[in-house]
Amino acid sequence: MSVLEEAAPRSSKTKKRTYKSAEARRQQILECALEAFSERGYHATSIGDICERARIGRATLYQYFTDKRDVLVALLEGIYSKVVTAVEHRQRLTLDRPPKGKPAREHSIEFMRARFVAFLTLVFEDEATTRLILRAARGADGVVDELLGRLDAVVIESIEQELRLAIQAGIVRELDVPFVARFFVGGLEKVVLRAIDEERPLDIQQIAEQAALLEGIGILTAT
Amino acid sequence: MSVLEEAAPRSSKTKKRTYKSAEARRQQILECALEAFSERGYHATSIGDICERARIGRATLYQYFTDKRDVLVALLEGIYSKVVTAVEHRQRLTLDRPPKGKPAREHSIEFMRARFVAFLTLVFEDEATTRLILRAARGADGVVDELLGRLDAVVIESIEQELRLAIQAGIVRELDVPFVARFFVGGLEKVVLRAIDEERPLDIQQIAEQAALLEGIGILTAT
Amino acid sequence: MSVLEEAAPRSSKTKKRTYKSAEARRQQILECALEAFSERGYHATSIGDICERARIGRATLYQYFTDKRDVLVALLEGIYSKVVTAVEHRQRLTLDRPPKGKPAREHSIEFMRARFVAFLTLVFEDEATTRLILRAARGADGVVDELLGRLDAVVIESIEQELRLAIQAGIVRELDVPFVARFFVGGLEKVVLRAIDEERPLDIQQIAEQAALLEGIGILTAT
Amino acid sequence: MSVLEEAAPRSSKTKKRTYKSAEARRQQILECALEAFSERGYHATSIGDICERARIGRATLYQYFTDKRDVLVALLEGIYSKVVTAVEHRQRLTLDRPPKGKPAREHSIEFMRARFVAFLTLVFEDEATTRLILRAARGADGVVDELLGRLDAVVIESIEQELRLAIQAGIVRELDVPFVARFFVGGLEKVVLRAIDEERPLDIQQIAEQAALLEGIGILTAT
DNA sequence: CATGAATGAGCTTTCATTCAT
DNA sequence: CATGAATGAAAGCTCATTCAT
Repeated sequence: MSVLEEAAPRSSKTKKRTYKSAEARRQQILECALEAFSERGYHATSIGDICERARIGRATLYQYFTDKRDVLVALLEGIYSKVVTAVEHRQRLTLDRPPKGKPAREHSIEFMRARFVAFLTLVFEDEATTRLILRAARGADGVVDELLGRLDAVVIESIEQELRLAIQAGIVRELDVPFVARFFVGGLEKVVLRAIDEERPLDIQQIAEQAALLEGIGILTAT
Repeated sequence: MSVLEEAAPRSSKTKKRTYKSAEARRQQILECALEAFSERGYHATSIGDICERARIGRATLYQYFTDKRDVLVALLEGIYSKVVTAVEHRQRLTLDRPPKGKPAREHSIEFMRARFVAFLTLVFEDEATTRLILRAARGADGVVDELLGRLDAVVIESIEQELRLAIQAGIVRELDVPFVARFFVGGLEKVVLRAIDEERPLDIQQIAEQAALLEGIGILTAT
Repeated sequence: MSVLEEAAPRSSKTKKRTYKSAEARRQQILECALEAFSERGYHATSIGDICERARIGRATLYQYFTDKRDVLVALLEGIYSKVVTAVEHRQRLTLDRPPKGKPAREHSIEFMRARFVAFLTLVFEDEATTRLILRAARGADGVVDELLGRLDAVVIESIEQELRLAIQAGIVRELDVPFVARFFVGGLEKVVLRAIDEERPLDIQQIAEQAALLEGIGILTAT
Repeated sequence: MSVLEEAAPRSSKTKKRTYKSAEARRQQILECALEAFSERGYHATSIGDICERARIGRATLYQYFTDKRDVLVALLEGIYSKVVTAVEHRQRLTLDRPPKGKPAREHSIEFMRARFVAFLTLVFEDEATTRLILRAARGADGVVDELLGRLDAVVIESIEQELRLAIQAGIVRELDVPFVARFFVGGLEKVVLRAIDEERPLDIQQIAEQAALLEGIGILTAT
């Protein structure tokens, strides 16, 4: 906030209206709301907080959104559709033959790692969004929870699909696909949350690598 | 609530005081608060909601708690200390030799299963508590989040310890212990949440069994 | 209040918003608060009382003042600065030579009278303000008491100054200036309070005259 | 408070009931109330404050007083009747002839001084009582204000009487007795208040001396 | 005589939201 | 397009006071 204030030093009572096209304004509000929600949580964020960041009057927000919740819903819908699009357009799952000399197992794990990277990149693209999904929006509202549920579902289903293909390909053993997919997502979320909570940058590569190994071969020593 | 009201149909405005010892009342309030929070979430629950359930005046609650937050904190502290106690007193980790005829691997997985059961039983004993920890209390407040963080830490550390022992015992391979422990917890939570959200009873046995297999040997087909 | 309501008879629940500029509204609230405080005392006055008088919603008041106390403080600060200004700009103390034929003593008393009139006019301009300062605001709050103390100090210091000048001019004898100034203010306040308490109009002229005589020559018979 | 707590170090949960005769208990409560009211003011003092000081449960107070206000009223009635008694029994006003060699004027002033001492001693006996009368009880309540008014009246009337006698005796000139009496009281109160507010001990002798001189001969230089 | 426990009544305060410009 | 001003509705909270023991 101090940064913002420095950026726009207002002489005592400067109230400069700014004008933007409807679409631009809407977008700007969403950005500010994302920031605010992710920093302080949905409940702790007031309409005023958002409007201050956007440098608009509180009433202005209501020309674009019916509701405080509506802002959050719009935000989540944006994320949702981005994820859906990404899932639909993602690379076909293709597992090439392992190059000679490299054991199949290692090759598979390398493949898993790549998939995990894809997943993490998709869902946890930027920190604010991650925070919003994993923390800020929780418990906001029934409708919101439902949306989060749908987002979860899309992501999990996408993993399920990959798992099924991999089973068909004989790379992955027979298993309870929904269970495993969900477990993966939960595990990754928890690991990601640690970084978030400790305000460390996400090291997607490292996480993916460790997760691939863990989920690829398990924790038991080879007999 | 409707049930309770039917159970005690009172003509219009009967207000009979009930008396309890301080400790009993405090406990009762905590129980009602747990119910309320877990059903509707922390924010959506008002002091009035809790007091209605407890059939007490709102002021009464304030004789036992300074704050709405204080109620939640008390609740979580109760859970926390219960978990800490349980962790400290839990069975020593002892892995007997596998009985003849049974492969070592299977024996280990069976062992893991038992550990998962212990974990799930401990943390997700009753549904209301689970809901509270995983959903209702999230984003309530800085202090609360910190408490939840500590709870998380205790649980994860306990798993880390078991992992380390198992590695020493040669049962589990060398791995990034904190990562794996956290991943486990996240995965289990997510799976548990599904049951919670769909309002199904938790089948701890089944979850533990699947998790043990998954995390024991991974998903890849044996080469 | 009844007058106002009769003046604007509205069928049951007419709630028309009225709009004012921020400054005007603020001022209006202060006026209503002054009325209310002075009539019923600070503690007995609720935010609701003030808002009813101002015909505004309770929340509106909070857009202009952070607090009930803040309203009182604003009121007192207004009075304070008015008094300070008045004290600074007041007539130079000039005592002309006594006209021939008129004894010096009488002339001095006449002068004192004029000063008392000035003082009383300044501080007890309107009844509501007087009530506020002398009764309503007492014991409201530490901050408020401090403000009242400052107000007192300004007034007393102003009298002290005049006394010192008069001593230099040889009109007033050597005396304990702070004591006398304070005694004057106390005496006048007490006398003014009687009028206030009995809800009689203040007769400033008469009070000033009597005070001038009393404090000019004392009560003892001339030897 | 810290002093009290040290005086009665209670081992964790010692709740020792103390028993007293009704009269003793009543008296004790009044003492504690006086302390509390005078320190923090009537409104800022809660029933709990008083009971804590008296080391009794809150409900106990209600066996002796119907009301919070009732406590204050009892307190003031005590003071009132003490003052009335004192006024009635006070020394007859006797002004001896001035000893030879001492001018009459000086003798009169010395007499006035003595009267002021009597007055100050009577009314401002102990600090707590003074505080209560001059500060703490103000604005508490209509009934209370009335009582304070009566107290005021008694005191002022007593002074009026003395003034009248002195006028008859030819010591004091003809003047508006009620005005002067009230002015005296006001002046003295204000001067006493300074000491109170600055938490300095009252120097009754000095105040009386200065007041006697001031009100005896006035401020003007002798012609 | 004493009090722990319970509470009604009422107040301040906060926000999301609306209205009129 | 933008917003200052206004507000309802509801929450949290406090305190003097009362009941049952």
